[in-house]
Amino acid sequence: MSGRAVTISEVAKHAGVAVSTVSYVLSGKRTISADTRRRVLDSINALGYHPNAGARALASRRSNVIALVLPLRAGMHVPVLMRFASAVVTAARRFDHDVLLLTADEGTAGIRRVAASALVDALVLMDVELDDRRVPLLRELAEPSVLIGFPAEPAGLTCVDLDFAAAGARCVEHLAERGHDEIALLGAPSVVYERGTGFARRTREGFVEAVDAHGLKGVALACEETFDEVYETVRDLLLDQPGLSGLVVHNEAAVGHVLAALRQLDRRVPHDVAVVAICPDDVAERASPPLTSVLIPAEEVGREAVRLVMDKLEGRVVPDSTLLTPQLAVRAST
Amino acid sequence: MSGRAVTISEVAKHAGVAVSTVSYVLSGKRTISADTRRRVLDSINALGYHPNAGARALASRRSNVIALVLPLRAGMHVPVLMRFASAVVTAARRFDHDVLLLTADEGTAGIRRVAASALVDALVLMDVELDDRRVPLLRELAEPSVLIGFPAEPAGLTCVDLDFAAAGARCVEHLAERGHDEIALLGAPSVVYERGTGFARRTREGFVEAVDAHGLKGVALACEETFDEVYETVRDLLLDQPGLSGLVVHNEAAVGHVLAALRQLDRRVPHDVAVVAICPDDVAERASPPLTSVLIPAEEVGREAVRLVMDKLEGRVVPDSTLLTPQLAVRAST
DNA sequence: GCCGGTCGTCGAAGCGCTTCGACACTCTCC
DNA sequence: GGAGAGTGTCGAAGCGCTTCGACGACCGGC
Repeated sequence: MSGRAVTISEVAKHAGVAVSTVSYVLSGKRTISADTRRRVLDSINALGYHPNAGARALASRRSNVIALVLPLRAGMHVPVLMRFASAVVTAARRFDHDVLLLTADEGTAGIRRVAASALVDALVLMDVELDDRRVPLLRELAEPSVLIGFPAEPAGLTCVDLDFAAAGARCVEHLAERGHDEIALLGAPSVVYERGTGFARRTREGFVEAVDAHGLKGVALACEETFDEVYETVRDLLLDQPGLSGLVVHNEAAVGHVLAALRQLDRRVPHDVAVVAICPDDVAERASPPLTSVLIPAEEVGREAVRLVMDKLEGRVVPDSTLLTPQLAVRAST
Repeated sequence: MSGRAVTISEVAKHAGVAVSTVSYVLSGKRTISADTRRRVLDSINALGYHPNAGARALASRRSNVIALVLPLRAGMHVPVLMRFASAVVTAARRFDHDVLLLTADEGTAGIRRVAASALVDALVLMDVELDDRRVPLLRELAEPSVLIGFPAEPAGLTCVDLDFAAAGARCVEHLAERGHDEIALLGAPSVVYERGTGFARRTREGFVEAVDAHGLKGVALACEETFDEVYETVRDLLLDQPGLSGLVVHNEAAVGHVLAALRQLDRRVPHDVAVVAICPDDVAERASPPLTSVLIPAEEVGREAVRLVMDKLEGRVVPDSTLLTPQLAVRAST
């Protein structure tokens, strides 16, 4: 590991073959006899050879690195982000790629830079807004990209996300099945709606449509994330609608506060008020009582995004839009 | 952006100079006349030139990328991690470096791979354990590295972290100044202590020593992260020690539950029980009441880690150990 | 027994950049 | 006015890899 690194020509010499033969053993792009392959592989192990990434990128015009562009803004719940990121890294490794981390701080300049310098072969962007400044840039880039989330105008892009409208609707159905006919949605902080983040709006739309379809009484509210604000929201909601018996919470940071507020207001879950959350499984399981929830399949979304971007790199045609079907896990809160 | 990228020789031709001159304009490693520099810079802008990262890495033996190795394990509070990560990216960009994200999934193999392939110039590792498998590897690597956190045997490594022992002590002092003489520490989940994660233990040591030094009565407990477990812990604590009037909480995920539990147990904060937290500022501010806290200076730690690793890359000598002094912010909870 | 067709391997030409030595100038100073 | 010391620029040699065309060796088919 110390000193100068082993190069392909040292491996070639050690194995008694040409440099190109070693390269072909590694890439598999030409047939190599079993015997030669063995010798080369043995030499590689013996010398501890690792191909130089820069040289490889230069010669092959492929860096085997993809960019992951993360937002880091108010109102985003960070643990979910992290799980996406982790899933993307793991999935990328499975395709023999590494992940370069970009934050939105640098704005579009960062994306342009890593693409133009051939530092990355492709991009995965998270937390896309309805009107996202980065979208026009992606359209003009030669490098393929995949968005996690949907902008307002997704034509010509490749987007993947949980089907939040279906998730909102699924929660309503579940509450309807349980006989609740007066329900409410506590959603993201109002700033998130104002910014036009797609998933928050789509959940709300799914909720509202399903409420109508089932002939329920339902209201959708924004929900801030401090205990005091949550408490007030819940208290006012119960005052306004004494008959309310079902709650859909789509706000990870607030879900604990909602339960605490209900406790303080002497409402038992699920006896007085049933609660369904849209949140990662671990949050739902850790709550007390454990929450019936539509899980946010971070791993699956991340994996799918990487799969799509790899397909595009290989020149395969991929669908513009990939919506993952929500799964409801029933627990003690309904 | 589409089609073949602009190369340095096209820039050179456009500006009417040699390729090497363009390179020297960009790197500043030789003096270039103001006039030539201008012409070259103009050509670069006119053509939209971005140096090819692979070629640059190959020729200069520097990739201008650092690896950020993140753990993704139970008991780590993820938002803090994310803030570290974000700080590292931002700081790295300031040194004209990018950040490659590695998760601990791949274990030491990933570290070895990116180092040996010259994909990265240096490494920053987060959440180091007392007995960390990655540490021996780092010692034999030619690439410089910086750890965020301290292993049991930090000799010969470069480590940076908040001075958690001082943080624990600072909380005790603050409570002592306020006249509390019977206090407790609610720390990390027990699994974290068992794993031997340094920061949790060091906080506890600082707490215990300061308690002794001030002649207080104090107990240090592990603290799980579900509401029910927290509630039981707090309830039992108050039963055992009716005179207890001060609490130090070093567990971000549990801090909200602790406050909720105290509310349910009819203890007013700070009137009956004063609470000091060790957590990021935003968590402390969002709590109700807002918490007096020692903030976890994620940004500062990340920035410092990058500064150290850049110093090492430049061949400068850096201190083995960098401990950041804790800052206490007094808020409504004490 | 000769021809065409794989199969397995080699050598060499880049990929786009950095860096080293060389060289032509222009100053400065005695 | 010439030696010595900078300046500013150039050309060329790599950096370590991939990939293309070439070319023996070997195969089966007529």
